[in-house]
Order: sequence, then C-alpha cells, then structure tokens
Amino acid sequence: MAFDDLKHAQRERLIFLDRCLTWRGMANRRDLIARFGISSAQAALDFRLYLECSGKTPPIYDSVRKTYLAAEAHKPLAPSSLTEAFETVLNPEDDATAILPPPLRRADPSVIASLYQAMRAKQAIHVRYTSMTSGADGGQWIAPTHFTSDGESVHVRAFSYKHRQYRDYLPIRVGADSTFETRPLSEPLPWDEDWNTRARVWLRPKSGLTREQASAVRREYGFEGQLLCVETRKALEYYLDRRWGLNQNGARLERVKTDYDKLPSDCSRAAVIE
Amino acid sequence: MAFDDLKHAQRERLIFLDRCLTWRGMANRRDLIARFGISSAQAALDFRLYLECSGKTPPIYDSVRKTYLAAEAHKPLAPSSLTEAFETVLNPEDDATAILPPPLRRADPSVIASLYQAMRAKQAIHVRYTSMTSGADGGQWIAPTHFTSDGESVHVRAFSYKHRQYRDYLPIRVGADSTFETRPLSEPLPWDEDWNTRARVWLRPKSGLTREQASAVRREYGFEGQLLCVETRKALEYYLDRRWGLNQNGARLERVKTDYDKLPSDCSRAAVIE
DNA sequence: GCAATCCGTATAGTTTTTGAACGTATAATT
DNA sequence: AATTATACGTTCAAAAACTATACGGATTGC
Repeated sequence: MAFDDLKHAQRERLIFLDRCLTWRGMANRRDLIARFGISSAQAALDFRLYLECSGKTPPIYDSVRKTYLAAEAHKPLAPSSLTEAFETVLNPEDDATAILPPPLRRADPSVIASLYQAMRAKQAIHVRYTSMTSGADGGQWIAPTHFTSDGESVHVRAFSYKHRQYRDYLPIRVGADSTFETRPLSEPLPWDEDWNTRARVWLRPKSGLTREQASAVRREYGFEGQLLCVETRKALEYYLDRRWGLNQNGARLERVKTDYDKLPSDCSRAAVIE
Repeated sequence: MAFDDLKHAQRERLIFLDRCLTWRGMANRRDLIARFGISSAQAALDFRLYLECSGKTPPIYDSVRKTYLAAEAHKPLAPSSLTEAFETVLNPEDDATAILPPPLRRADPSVIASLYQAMRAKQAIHVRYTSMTSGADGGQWIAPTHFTSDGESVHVRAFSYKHRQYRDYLPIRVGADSTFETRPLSEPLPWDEDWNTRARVWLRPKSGLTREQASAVRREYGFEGQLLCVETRKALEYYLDRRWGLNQNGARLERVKTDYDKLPSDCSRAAVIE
C-alpha cells in the first residue's frame, strides 16, 4: 500500500487505472499507453503496482476477454463521482459533442490576475463595476479575499469600501478600463460574518409526490431518511436554489429549514442524515 | 516551441505554469514544487523550458517582487476557461468550501460498468428501469451507444427494443437488481437520427431589457451582434433550456429559432455570429 | 496451423529527476 | 551595517524512471 508515497506521475496513472476498473469494470495496458504516452513495459509495471496496492480485491486477468476485470467486490483506491468518471473514463476520445455546451462566460485573464494579486498581497484595488441593477459605478476600492464558484460562474468575494460590507463580484463585470491601482489596507479588514458562518440547508422530497416518486428522489440524491442536508457557507447560500433547481417548475426537492452556526474549520459537502 | 513533443508529465507542468501566468499573472518555482512534488532543480528546468516555448512574450522575473510576472501581452500556450482556471489555479489549497456543493447524484459503479461493457462490446443488455412518469418496468433490452452529459447528470443513450427508438437513460434509475444479462445484437442498430442531427439554437438578450442591460448580457456571454448561436446534437437540445436557465424567471436570454442539419463531423461549442 | 492480441518478464540503454553545492540579487531583521 | 531569508541561476554525479527490445504463454479468429 505504498500508494501515497508514489511520485506524482505514477500516482496519476494509478488513479486513472483505478477509474477504469471502477467505472468501466475493465482495463488494459493500452488504456494507460493511450492516455499517458508511456511504453508498454512501464504500463506493465504500473499494473503490477496496482495489483499490489489493491489489497484484498485485486482485478483479475480474463484471458478469454483479454482484459483485466474488476473484482466482484472491487474497492476504488481513490473514490470519484460519476461526473468525474464521465470526464476521465466514460467519454471516449473526449468527444466534446457528447456534452451539452455550458453557458460560457468570457473573462479577461488580465483582470482576473489583477484581482488575484491584490488578494494575495492583501491590498485594496480600484475597479469600475457594472451591476445589473444599478449600472456602472464611477470606480470604487475593494479588497478581494476569496475566489468562489456557484457552479455556474466564478465570483470574487471582496470587502467594498464604498458599501462598508463584503460583497460578491462577478469578474466579467469588472470594467477592463478600471485603473486597477492598488494601495495597502489602511487597517485590518473586518470580520466576514457570512463567509465564516455555516449554513445547513435541509431539504425533503417536494410535497405532492407519491410515495414511489419520493423514494425515487431519495435514491437519486442518495439519502435514506426524511431529510437531506446540504452544508455550505452562508455567503454562498443565496445561489443554492438556482444550483439545485429548487425554484424551477419541475423541482423535486424543497427547503424545510436552515440552521446557521459558526464555521468550525472547513466543511462543505452534502451529507446524509437520519 | 517543442511544446507538443514533450513527455506527458512535463507538459502537464508547463500547462500548470501557463495557467499560473495567465490567470494569476505570476508564478514561482514553489508553485510547481507544491503541485507536482518535483525538486527545485527540475522546477528551474521547467521554467527555462517555458521561457523558450513562450516565444515573443516571455514572462519576466521581477527581482523586487521575487516572482515571475506575465508579460503585458502574455499569450497563453494552452487557453483555458475561467472555470478551469478557478479549479486549477485560483482556488488556493483546493478549498472545497469555496464551492457551492452541486446536487450530487449517487451512482453505482458496477451498474455503470455493466452498461459501459455492453456499449463497448456492441451488445444489448437487460435492465429494469424506473422512469419518473411510468414507474418501474419489468425489465427490457437496451443497446447502449453513448454516455452523454447535460451538465447536471450523466446519461446513457441507448436503443430501446421495447420502444423501438433511441432514448436517454439515467444510470441512477437503472435498478441494481437488473439481470444485466447481455446478448449480441441480432441486427445492426438503426440510424440514430437525433444523435446525428446538429441543432443550432439562436439566442438573443431577453426582450424588455434596456439597451444597457442587453449590452451587458452580450458582454457576459461573449457575443457582439444580435444573436448568440449554441450548437449541439439534437438529442441533447431538450436539456438546453434548463442548463442555460432559459426557463427561469431571471433569464436574460431567450430563444429566437433553431436550425437543424446533418451533423458534419464534430462540432459542439458556443459560436459567435453576426 | 498461423497471425493477432493480450498477457508477463528481463536486460541494457536512455532520459529524467534528484540532491547538493555554489553564486547573485533584494528585502527584512537584528 | 551585518545577518538572515527568499527568491533566482548553474553545474555535476548519482539515482530513479522510463524505453526499446526481446522472449515466452494463452486465447481467439481466420
């Protein structure tokens, strides 16, 4: 089980192999060769190493089908989601046409870089920002603290000196004609309450569904009991309804309640309770 | 410019470096070392190689800031989207709490593997499928042809012998209690019309927006003229409204029309037209 | 029976990477 | 003003990773 103290490159290959066996249920040297451009000899070594690492449930070579097959009770070395699996192992030839194109939001790398460097250097930066509601401003000082993602767009969380509060900014709306002048913070930034508060949003199958439908919803979202709990930062909670489609007609989940507490260290994943 | 005939591992490192310089505007050996676990000497070699590859606009070492800075007119070696950039380079320490948790759909790898192997072997496979509308069936033969993604879930496209047509199946709704028995195709599968038809969906800023708002929408979606064209396979078109939020209250784009034609070879990306 | 395609192993040679040394420049600390 | 720390760069021998090639075994398909 020397898996963790492998070199980066070889670990990458074993992870790929692991995904092949987990999601395809089969793997060949050829897969490694095609993916990483290594020699057949090296691929053989990788296989041998994988067999060692796989412990109690090693894949077995099926000489009839001329391929390795995952064991009945195969345990992945490095668990992955179906989406990750699709991207790495299920979509042959990385066929882009098998994916519905996402709304692609352009972004100017040099604007992002300006914001990033201000964040890293803990400086304030002067930007012109166009909000959808109030239109373009004449320029303001903000102090970026984090990049975040709501699953659709990337945001910059920053303290706004104009509004005296933390806000989410869309990089795309930062004018490329901003000065991007920077200045040191005059004083330490205030505490970001919403960022450091954990929101636990409790969901249940939408009322009105039949028993069968409700249980199908539970199966699809992977919870057994009455409620599904989604944890995130309070600062991101606003985006949850859209991300999970709760506000849509065909929604199959609805909110029950939300708890807030101080964020312990770090946690943000859907958890399954009772 | 020997970028393309590099070994996989080193190319990976140069791409990472490229993203640092593009989206952070800065890079250090330390970044490579932290990410790939290589030695300082090797990181120095990678930098040297990157400088060679970067042609007319090499990054410049700023001895005051003790870091490499991207050139004014920096050109990325391997372009990337903001989302990719966020995942690789903008989210420090891969802080999972900076991402709004997506609806995570469980999936049973062994079910996926059964479907995958039937697809690869061009076989039909027997499954019990539970649709949201008609409930569980008693088992049916399907012939999987592709895995696809609508950006939310992964689907299996398959020919259904029961319905005599191609359909999209959600792996999560394939009962784990299916037999997964397989059999060779009795005859070649029929032509998959919707899969092999290209849909061009034309969008424009939602009517009712002010001139300023419409132009903000154009900027955010990266098109200049009246219309934005999204290309995809007709088989995936159904999912487009949800993926792009066209059916939502706050939608800022609306459909104008859709063209169909025979799919040439492969194309599926948002393109910008007059 | 023969070719093709998987597997496994082994050896020798090449390439990549390391580790350690030594030197330069700048900024911060003492 | 001297010291420390952190960046950078180069060099070189040693170690590790990987390739190329060869050989042998099992199965399938023609």
